[in-house]
Amino acid sequence: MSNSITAPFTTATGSDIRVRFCPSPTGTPHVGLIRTALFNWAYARHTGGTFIFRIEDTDAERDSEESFEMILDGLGWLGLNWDEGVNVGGPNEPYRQSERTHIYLEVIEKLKASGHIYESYLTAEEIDERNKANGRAVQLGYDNSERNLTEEQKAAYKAQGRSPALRVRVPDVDITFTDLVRGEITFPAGSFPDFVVVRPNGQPLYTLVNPVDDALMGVTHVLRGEDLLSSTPRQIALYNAMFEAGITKFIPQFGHLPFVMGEGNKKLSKRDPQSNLFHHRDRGFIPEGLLNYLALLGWSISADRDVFSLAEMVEAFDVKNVNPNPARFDQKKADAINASHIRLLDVTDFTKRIIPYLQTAGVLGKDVSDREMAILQEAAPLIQERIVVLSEAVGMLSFMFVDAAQISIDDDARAGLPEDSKEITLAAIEVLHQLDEFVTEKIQLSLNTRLIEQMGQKPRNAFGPLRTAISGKRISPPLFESMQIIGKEQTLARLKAFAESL
RNA sequence: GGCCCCAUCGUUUAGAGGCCUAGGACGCUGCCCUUUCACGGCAGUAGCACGGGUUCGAAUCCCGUUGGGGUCACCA
Repeated sequence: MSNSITAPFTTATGSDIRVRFCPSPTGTPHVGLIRTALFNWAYARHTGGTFIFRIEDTDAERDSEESFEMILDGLGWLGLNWDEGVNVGGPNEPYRQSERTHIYLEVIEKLKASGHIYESYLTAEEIDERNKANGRAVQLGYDNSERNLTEEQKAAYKAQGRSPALRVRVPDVDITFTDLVRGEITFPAGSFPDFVVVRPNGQPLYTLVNPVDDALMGVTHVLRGEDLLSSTPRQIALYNAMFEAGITKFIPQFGHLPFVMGEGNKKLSKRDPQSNLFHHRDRGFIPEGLLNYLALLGWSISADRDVFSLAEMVEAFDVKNVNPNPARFDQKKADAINASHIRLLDVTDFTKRIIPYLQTAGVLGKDVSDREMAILQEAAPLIQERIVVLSEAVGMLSFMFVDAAQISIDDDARAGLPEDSKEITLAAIEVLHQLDEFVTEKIQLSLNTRLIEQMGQKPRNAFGPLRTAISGKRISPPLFESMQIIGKEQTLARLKAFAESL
C-alpha cells in the first residue's frame, strides 16, 4: 500500500461515458434533485453514453417506498428515461442499495485484507476526550490513533464487548482533481481524518456504498450537487484504496453542479413549496417548460435564446459549460418559460393536456362526453395563448360547462362595471334575440352596431357587463367566441339573469 | 474556527485579453395593437463587489480584501 494517490482518473469519452442519478428516497422529489437528474441525462444523451438510475436506500430510518414511487412518477412524467437501473435492469443488478449488502460485505473484506480500512474502537466521546487531553482542537475530530492497533489491543477491546467501526486509511498527501465545472481543486494533506465507512454493527455507510457502487457500475462521470464537493477527496481516497485492492481501474471525473437557491441566500429548502416537483405539476407546468427552466439554472444554450426543446438541449449540452454560480429559482421566469412552451403545443395536444386539470377541479367528470369534447375543441385555441400554467384553464373555461342558473359572478368581475350596465345588457338581449345565425362574426356585428354605434358606448363599457354576465369572470376567453360556444339560448339566459340582478 | 467553492443589470445568463460605449431573457415602466385578460410589436430601466498587480490593452489573467455559501457525523 503506497502513501499517495496511484489510481488514474478515467479518460472515457463519447459512448464510453457512464453517468448516474442516485437519489435517496426521502420525501418528495426536489427541483434541485431533478435538475441534477436532467444534467446527467442530457450529458448521457449528448455523448451517446449510458444513463444509470440507482436508488440509495441504505438509511432505513428515513427512506420510504412511497418516496421511491414518487421519484419514479416524477422521472416518468418528465420523460427522463434511463438505460440501466431500477425497473429496467442491466449488467450490474440489483440497482437498489438495500439489496446489495452482500456486495458491500465482499468489498469490505478485500479492503480489510489489503489494509486500506482498519478497525476503530474509539467512540465519539472518547475521541473528544483524547483531543482535550492532548491539547488538540476538538474540531479536528479523529486523530487516526488506531491505525496500528496490535492484535492484543483489539482483543482487549473485544473483551470489553466492543465492536469496531471501520475507517479508511487516508493517504497523507494533497488530493487534487479537475472538477468539470470548476477546474482544478486541491485539498491539502491532512484536511480530514480517517473516516468511518462501516458501523460497528456491520452496516456500511454512504461514504463507502456510493463510491463502491459507482466503481462497480463503471461510472465515469459523477455529476452531482455542490454540497458533495467537500467529500470528493474522501471518495478519491477510497477509490484509490479500491484501485490498489484490485476492485476498480480508475477514478471517475467529477462535476459539481451549483445549488438551486430559494429566497435570501439559502438553498431552496424542502419545506418551500417551490422545491416540490409535484407542486409545479399541480399548478400546470408542462414537462417541456419545467425542464427548460431547470436547465437555465446553471446552463444556457446560447447568448440570445432561452426557450428550447429537450432535443435541442441534448444536442448542445456539455457539463463543461455549466456555470458554477448558485442560481435562484425565479417563479416568474419559470412561469414565462412554461407559458412559451404551452403556446408551442399543438392545439390537439394542448386540449388533451388541460383535461386532467378540468377533471381534478370537477369541471369535467371522469368520462368526457362528446358534447363536452366539442366545446373543449372550440375553446382550447382561445385560451392557449392566454394562460401560463395549465390549471388556469379551469377558471377560464368552467362557465362553458354549467347552466345559466349555476353561474356565479365574481366580485372583481362586478366591480368597475359602468352605471348603465343594465341598459347595455337589455339592449344586447334585444339585438341578440333577433339573430338567426348565432356565430361570432354576426354576434360581434350586431353588438357593435347596437351598443357602440347606436348607443355611443365605449367598447370597454359595452362589453364589460356582457363578459361578466356570460362568464362571471373579469377575465375570460374572447367574448363573442364564448357566446357562440355556449349558444344562443345560454347566452340570452345569462344576460337576462344578469340584467335582473342589477 | 480549519478546509473548499462562488462573485456580470432586481433575477438568470452571454462574455474564455482588444468584436464591450458589456448582449439576451424574465421582471418593471411607457407606447402600439385590442371587446376584458393575455399574446404580439416597439422603446426604456438597470450590472462587471472593492483594492492592487500583469499587459500597449482586463468584466475576462494573478494576488489580496470584503461578502455569500458549503463541509468538517458511526445522515445521504
